Amino acid sequence: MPLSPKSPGRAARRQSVGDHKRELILGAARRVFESEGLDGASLRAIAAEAGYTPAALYFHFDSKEAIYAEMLDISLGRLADAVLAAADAEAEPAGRLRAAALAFFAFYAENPRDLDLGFYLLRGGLKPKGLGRARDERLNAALAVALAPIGAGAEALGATPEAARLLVVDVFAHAVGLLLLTHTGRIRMFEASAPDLMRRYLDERVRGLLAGGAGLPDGRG
Amino acid sequence: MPLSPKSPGRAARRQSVGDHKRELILGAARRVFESEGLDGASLRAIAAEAGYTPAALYFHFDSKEAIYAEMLDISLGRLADAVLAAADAEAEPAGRLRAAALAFFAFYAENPRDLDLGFYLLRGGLKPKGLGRARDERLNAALAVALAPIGAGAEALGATPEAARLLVVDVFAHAVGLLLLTHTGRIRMFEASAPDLMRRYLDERVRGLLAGGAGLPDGRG
Amino acid sequence: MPLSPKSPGRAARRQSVGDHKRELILGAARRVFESEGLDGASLRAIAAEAGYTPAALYFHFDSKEAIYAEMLDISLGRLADAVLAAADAEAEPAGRLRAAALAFFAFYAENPRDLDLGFYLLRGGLKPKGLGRARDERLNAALAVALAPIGAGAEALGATPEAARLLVVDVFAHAVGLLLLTHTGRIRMFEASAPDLMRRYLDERVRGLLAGGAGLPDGRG
Amino acid sequence: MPLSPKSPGRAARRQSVGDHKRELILGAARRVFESEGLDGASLRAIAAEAGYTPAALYFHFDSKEAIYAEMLDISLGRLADAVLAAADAEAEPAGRLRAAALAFFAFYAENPRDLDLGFYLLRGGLKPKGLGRARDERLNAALAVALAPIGAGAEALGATPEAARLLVVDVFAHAVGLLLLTHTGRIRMFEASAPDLMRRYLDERVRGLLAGGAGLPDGRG
DNA sequence: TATGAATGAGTATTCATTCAT
DNA sequence: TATGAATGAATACTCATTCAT
Repeated sequence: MPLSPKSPGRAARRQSVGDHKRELILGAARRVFESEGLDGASLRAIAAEAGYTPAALYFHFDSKEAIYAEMLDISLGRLADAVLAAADAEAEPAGRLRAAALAFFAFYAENPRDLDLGFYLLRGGLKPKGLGRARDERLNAALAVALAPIGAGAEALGATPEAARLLVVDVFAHAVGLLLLTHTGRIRMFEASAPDLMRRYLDERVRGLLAGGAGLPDGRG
Repeated sequence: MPLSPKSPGRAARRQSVGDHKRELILGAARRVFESEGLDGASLRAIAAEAGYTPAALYFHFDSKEAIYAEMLDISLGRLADAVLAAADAEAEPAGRLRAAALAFFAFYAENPRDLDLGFYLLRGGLKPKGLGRARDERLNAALAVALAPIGAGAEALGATPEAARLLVVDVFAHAVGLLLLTHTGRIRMFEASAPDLMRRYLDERVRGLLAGGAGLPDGRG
Repeated sequence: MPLSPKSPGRAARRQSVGDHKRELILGAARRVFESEGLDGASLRAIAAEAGYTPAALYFHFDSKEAIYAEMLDISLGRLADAVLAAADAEAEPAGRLRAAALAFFAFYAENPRDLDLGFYLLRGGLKPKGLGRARDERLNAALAVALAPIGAGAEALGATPEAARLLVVDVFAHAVGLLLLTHTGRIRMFEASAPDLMRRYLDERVRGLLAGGAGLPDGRG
Repeated sequence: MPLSPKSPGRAARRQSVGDHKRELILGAARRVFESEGLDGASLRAIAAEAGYTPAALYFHFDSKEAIYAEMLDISLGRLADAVLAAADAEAEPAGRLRAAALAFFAFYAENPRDLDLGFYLLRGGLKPKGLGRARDERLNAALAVALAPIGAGAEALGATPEAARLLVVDVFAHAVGLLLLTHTGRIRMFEASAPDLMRRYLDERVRGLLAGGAGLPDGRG
């Protein structure tokens, strides 16, 4: 029950309405981006899809790039959710590691536009030198969260922190490489299956870990 | 009677003059692209750098995308040259394999714009559908040439053709992944060195081949 | 019964509160205008500086132009204050005349934005027709006050009312012309000092008055 | 008779066609500017008036400001023509001086938009700090040409070069001031006639010159 | 083969203002 | 009295492409 005509819920309601509109716009942006790609995702197009005037978007976002950046935030959040959920469904460290890495791979395999978005924004896309220190680090942090289960799994299997860190980069890179080969259609020229390759790569690395570090690039030899 | 005004040599000369101009334009395109990136490499800018009017370029190329596509042709040719030269400098199969793969990696590490170009064209960049069947296959063939020494090395070390083929994809993917991590600056967040990682990955794969297939994802187990 | 909830003081208080807010807004407008110029003094910017939402300003002013117009009112008030104070510091008519005119000149030399404001509003700036009869006359009156000491000085020195009136226009015009030459940087091309020129002009006119009207354009000659 | 199918007249004809189009555009710009003022003289409006697409103007001019700047060039050229013609119609130095100054005054009295243009461009109007050194000096030079007959007349009447220079500034400033009072409608509040005042001011200055420097602000008398 | 001229569609962003709440 | 949200019109400028000459 409201305490006064101007109840404390008013500001909150307004806030949530505002958030909702932001989400509507981001949803529209995502749809446009999904179907037209980054080049087609102009501010006009996004506004039109959202049922707004271009000018209206500026009430909710500072610029087109700000919309992109927020889309990337969300994308990385989803990625992290998917990875963590997959890892948590497994009990054993090896299983967790594999599940996390495969979830990472699957996320981008199923959402190729998110891959585009990431590459666009993480590179020259944004005007003022990348995205500004702050945002860059936010994104790094989000990425680190999504990759954490892989490193944790490796350590649980006996890898040193440094070895685990390098394994994460390796897995990250291998996944990204395979995703891009898929994304650009080049994988076809090798008649290979990217998911299969990803699985095999992981199996090998996990086997290496279980064998006491053998299989790690800088293993005992 | 000897060479008439419209001698058979005339067409040839004309042809070669035309080729020369194409090369001038492509050189200009490369320079612009190198210094301004894909966004800055507008037709106007390329024409200006080449000392032409924008309209003039249309006598030599069908469209801006056609210029890009031809740049990619050339880029892949250079890549192949670099890879083959590196492989030929080694005598042993294992050395040839490593040298070829590292040359591939180095080529793109040193020419990041070529990486951009490849990704742009191999994906959404081109309007109708990719680049057209013919061109797509030309590019695949050029890529195949550049990667061939890697597969050949693997087979020389005893891998079956299929195993060799998969190794090529793996190495390709790993290299591409590491290159992108570098290109987007993400490698920094792991405090890792992409060239080192590439070398380690290759060492491991070569060791696997030498050990009789162990180390290959689908190895003896 | 004493002051009821809706006491007579309430309206007054409200009025004065409203006036205070107007002043806050006008102060903000002045600051923005001072540092950003007319182009930068958008309603949004003024509102932001004042700690308001743009929409809120419409409770206090009819339009952006109304804010400008009121700024001009204030500006002319300050001008009059400066001129009168300078004149009052002198005892002799000639001194008063000179002091007033120089104060006028100095005011705009030191506050060039006020000059901009005046010209903007007094000309095409305002949409309907100038500023509306009423406002136009208010501004004329304010200007007349600021210029009065000059005319009064002239009459005290023996000029007829008509001669005094013409002298005022002349001095006004000369000052304005010199101010604009300064303001646009053109004075530099003559390697001249506007304040010096203003002083000389005044000296000459005063001398003319003292000599019995000689020096006035339509003097006895 | 043309020397060849590609006659030497071709380039010249093209050039003159190009110049003609520029003039058409400048004419359109002038008309728009005349009827809508500087604010209304948008690139779109100019293009529309000229029967062009906005983009087409960029073939002929680098920017909107470049169009403005060229309008000002032309305006100053006309001013100089008018002033020189008026001066040349007189034989005696005093007559030349007066005629030149009155022609200057009349030019702007009759073409108030040219006054706007000058003030706009000579001040903050142009983006890169004024107009760039070069253009600024071109305009100064044009202005100097238009004002030269006044200084020349003064020297012919015996003024030292410095005295002549100062007289030019004075006359310039007085004219500008009176023009602005007229332009902003303020002259009305004094029930005065700007042309009359200009004439009287000149008479007085000329009289001063003839009297051997008396009348000059710093004259010895 | 090359140019000058032109187009039409597109870009992100800013503005003063209005209105329901 | 004030806000958040929204509008519609406007801004200068860029682009790849076409076409008559």
